[in-house]
Amino acid sequence: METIGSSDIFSVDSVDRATPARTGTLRLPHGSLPTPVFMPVGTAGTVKAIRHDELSHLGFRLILGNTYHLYLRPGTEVIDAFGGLHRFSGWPHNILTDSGGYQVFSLAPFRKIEEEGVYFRSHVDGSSHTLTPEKVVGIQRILDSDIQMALDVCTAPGISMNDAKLAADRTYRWAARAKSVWLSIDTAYRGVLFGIVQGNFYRDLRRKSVEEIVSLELPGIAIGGLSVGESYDVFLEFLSYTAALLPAAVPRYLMGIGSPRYILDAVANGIDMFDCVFPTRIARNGTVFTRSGRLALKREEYTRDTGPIDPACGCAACRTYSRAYLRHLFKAGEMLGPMLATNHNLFFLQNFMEEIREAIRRGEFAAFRAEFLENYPAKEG
RNA sequence: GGGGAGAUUCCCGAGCGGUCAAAGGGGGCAGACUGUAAAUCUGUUGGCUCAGCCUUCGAAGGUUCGAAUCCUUCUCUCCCCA
Repeated sequence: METIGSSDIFSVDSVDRATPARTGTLRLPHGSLPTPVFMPVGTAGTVKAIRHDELSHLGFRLILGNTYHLYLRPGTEVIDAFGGLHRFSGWPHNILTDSGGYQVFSLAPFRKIEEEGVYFRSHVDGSSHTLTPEKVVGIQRILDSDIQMALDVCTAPGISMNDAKLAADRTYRWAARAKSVWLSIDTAYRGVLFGIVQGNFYRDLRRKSVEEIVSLELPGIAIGGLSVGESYDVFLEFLSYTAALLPAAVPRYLMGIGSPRYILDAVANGIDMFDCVFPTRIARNGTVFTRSGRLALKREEYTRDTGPIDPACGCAACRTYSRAYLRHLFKAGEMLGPMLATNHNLFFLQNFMEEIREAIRRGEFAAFRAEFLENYPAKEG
């Protein structure tokens, strides 16, 4: 059973009866918002295929940006000239910026990791750069991030325990360095720093990483290095194991998940925040969420389908457009297709999150989850 | 009327005697995608009783052990001159 707790930026408002699931409030420089929350990813300062005002209209109050990508393009000088990413991009609500740790991982062929930091070649123009934990905090301060992530070392499943330990240990040292720079930032800046737990798929390392990151007493803690290619069972095992070790008072952020089943698992393990490119990416590629599973709009069977994606959905796409028309847009390569599908998937998730919060407040999250999964295909995340 | 170029698997387009059911695009179909190098990527795309066989490269004949590839005639396109 969970306990109610609070920190400067976060308070737990209610806890589920049968699971560690909880609702809370995140109080950030650009406004408060309820948790559990799904955060759409806007790597380059834009959630692809949707306008900021639409995102806001859908109810999103916290989106992601990416330090690595924005540092390379347009460059921190440009964003600094605007006084931060909010003004540069026209997004008035909160922004969480990922540190670039994931890019160090996903753009592996272009980099070298050492104790000082990461040396890498730009994937844009091949130029050489260095990212250190300190520098990344400085960049995120210029971006005016409401939540900063410490630079970490993300690892893939299958590496040795020794390699995993080196990565987790370094992640801790880097977080400590990030913290000391963050603490020295000018007082005009009110953004907070989150640390990231690593440890790959070794329980002892996960436990040690949690202990170390927790000892830094940062405003929030993220679980990193999950959903990086491991099986669902392994994901679930390490999610449960790691989440149970986290303190109750701080917001818990599971990085990189965003499909219905994974979200339910995260929430059931007491996670408060998560982000993912999945909903927006599959939307651009023609796949949308429904209560009964994913629907691939490009499929031949929808050629003459006069119905909406989901008759029960109230999103802009479902209110006006047929599956046949959406299919046509995708087959014709029209940009309205990705736009409408993105709108639908984000509407779906926002609605899903509200239902989840409501179920937790009633103390009936477990039943809600079971009911939802009853109609959801077993093979789908 | 004279001269020239060409007709290839759904489309465009390689091939120019065997290793060709035929490169590469496109289109079609299917799949993948989970802290975004992604409006991307992968597979597949003649038929079958499928490690083999059958049909296929404008049509019909012919040369050859063997032809989409060479020869003859025909049909049709396109370009130039009149």
